[in-house]
Amino acid sequence: MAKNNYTDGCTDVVCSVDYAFKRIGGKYKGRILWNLSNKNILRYGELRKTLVDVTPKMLTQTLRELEEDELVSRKVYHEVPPKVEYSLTDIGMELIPFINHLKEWGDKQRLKEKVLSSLKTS
Amino acid sequence: MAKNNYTDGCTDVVCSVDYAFKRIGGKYKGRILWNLSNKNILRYGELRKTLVDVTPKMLTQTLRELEEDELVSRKVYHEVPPKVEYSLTDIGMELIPFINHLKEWGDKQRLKEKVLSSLKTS
DNA sequence: TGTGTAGGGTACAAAAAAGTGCATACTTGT
DNA sequence: ACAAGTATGCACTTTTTTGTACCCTACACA
Repeated sequence: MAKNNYTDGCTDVVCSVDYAFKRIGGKYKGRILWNLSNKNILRYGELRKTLVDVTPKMLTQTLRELEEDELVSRKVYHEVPPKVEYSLTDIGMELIPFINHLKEWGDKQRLKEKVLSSLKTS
Repeated sequence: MAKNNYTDGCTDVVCSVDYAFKRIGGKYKGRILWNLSNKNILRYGELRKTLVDVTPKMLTQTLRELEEDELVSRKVYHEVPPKVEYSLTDIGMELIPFINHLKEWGDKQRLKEKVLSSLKTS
C-alpha cells in the first residue's frame, strides 16, 4: 500500500489544470483570446489599440506564444504596408466558453465590490 | 464620432477578464481550487503533499491571497499540534465548473500531444 | 529626397514571482 | 532532557516576466 494517498492526477510535473493555466496564463493572453472571440479577426494594430496597456514587444511575444500553442493563427498579407491578421484556431475557440464564464464571474464580483464601496462612502 | 471604436469593455485599468485572471492566476491557485473542489476540505499538510512541487512559503502565501479574495476559507483549530482546514467559499465554488472545463480541455490537448509524439518515435 | 506607415526585432533594465534556509511555538511521546 | 510533528514567519537570492528605448523594412506619395 502507498504511504500516502494524496495523489491528485498531478503526479507528473504538471497536471492538466496546471498545463491549461500555463497555456492561457500571462498578462494579456486572456484578453487577446476574448477579443478575438468577439471580433473573429483582428489586425496587429487593432489588437494594440484594444489592449490599451500593451507594448508592441509584449503583444508580439504573446501572439507568438499563442501561435506556437496553436490557440491563435496568423495570416500575413505580403503587401506594403504590411498586414497581418490574427484569429482563433479551433483549439482556441474551445476555450471561449471558459473565458466567457470567467468574465461573467468577474463582472459579478466587480459589481459587488462596487456596491460595497459605495455603501461605505455614503 | 469617436476616432476609434476598438473599445473592448477593458477601458478601465482592468476589464473583468483581466480581473478574473488576476484572482485565479499564479502558479498554484488553479490546482489548489481544483483539489479543494474534489476533497471539500484539506489540511495544510495535505495540500502540501498533493501539490508535490509547492514550497511551504508559497503555499501559505497563495492560501492567504485566496483567503483575502474570498475564494477559500480557513478554519483554525486551537490544538497542539496545530490544525488548519481549508475549503472553498461559495464564491470559490462558482469557479469550479470553469476549472473543470479547463481541465478537460487540458486533458484532451495533452492526449493529442502524446499521440503525436508516439507517432514520431515509431 | 524625405516622410509616413504597419508590423515587427533587439539589448538592456526593472519589476514581479518564486525559491532557499533558518527559526518559532506548544505539547506529546521516549 | 530531547526529538518529533504542524503550520507558519522572515530575510535574502534567483528566476521569470514585463517594460523601455531605439532600430529596421519596403513601398507610396509629395
